[in-house]
Amino acid sequence: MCTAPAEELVKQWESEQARLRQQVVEEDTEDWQRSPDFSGLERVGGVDLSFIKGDDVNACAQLVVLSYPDLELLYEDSHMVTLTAPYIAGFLAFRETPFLLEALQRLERNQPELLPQVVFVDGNGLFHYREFGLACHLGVLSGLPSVGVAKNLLQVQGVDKSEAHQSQIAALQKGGDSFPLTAASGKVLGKALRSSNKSSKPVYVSVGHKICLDTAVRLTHSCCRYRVPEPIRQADCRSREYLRIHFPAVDT
DNA sequence: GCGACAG
DNA sequence: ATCTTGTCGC
Repeated sequence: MCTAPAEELVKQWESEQARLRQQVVEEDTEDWQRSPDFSGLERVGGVDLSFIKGDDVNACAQLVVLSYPDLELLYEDSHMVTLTAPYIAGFLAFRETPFLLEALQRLERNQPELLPQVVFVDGNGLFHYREFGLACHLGVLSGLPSVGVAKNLLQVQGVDKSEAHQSQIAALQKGGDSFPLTAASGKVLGKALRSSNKSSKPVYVSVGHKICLDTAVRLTHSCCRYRVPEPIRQADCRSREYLRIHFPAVDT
């Protein structure tokens, strides 16, 4: 008769995900997405949150906007935030989205001409327990096209780190090679992508919003100087640097 | 008890 | 997410 506190919250979050899931657009909606070289694409965004060691409440929310195709910094925003929601696997968006959305809204208010035409998100999109990960959540709430890029495989909907999966990874010969992540239902939820020639460990790309999977994979590859696509990598580096400068480690 | 668990 | 520098290898 006693329901665990978190249990009620999870039920509420699940229904919120189901509601917003219906608003995801899994197809290309922009002209530049149809172009072979993405002509018309000039600005790509990246978001991330970095935490102070031993503190899971205070974080630096980061937004960067890079030029495309040169991937040079056009805009950067580092902002300290206080998180309220706990991290529960499958519900990352409820912890992080509000602050990432706020960063996009600050940009829209102050320099709308610099708004990115697509946002890369550190985490999954449709490749998710209920096909509504962080990248979908931020995409739907912002209305911007978004792509989810996870550094680790989420074992979900029948996708797992099997021998077959490992051999598919081994078969990725060069940057740009990929293979589908297929759910038990038969639906392709994402793709494992070898993002550069140098890194044999793939990244996991999935649709966030207003882009199709093949376009998302092709775009991700075209934004990779290293394993992690540059917009996310820059957001990660710069938010960590911000914490280093403003919250230096103390010698005890 | 053991493994999984985006960030 | 974070704990952690240098080091072995291509």
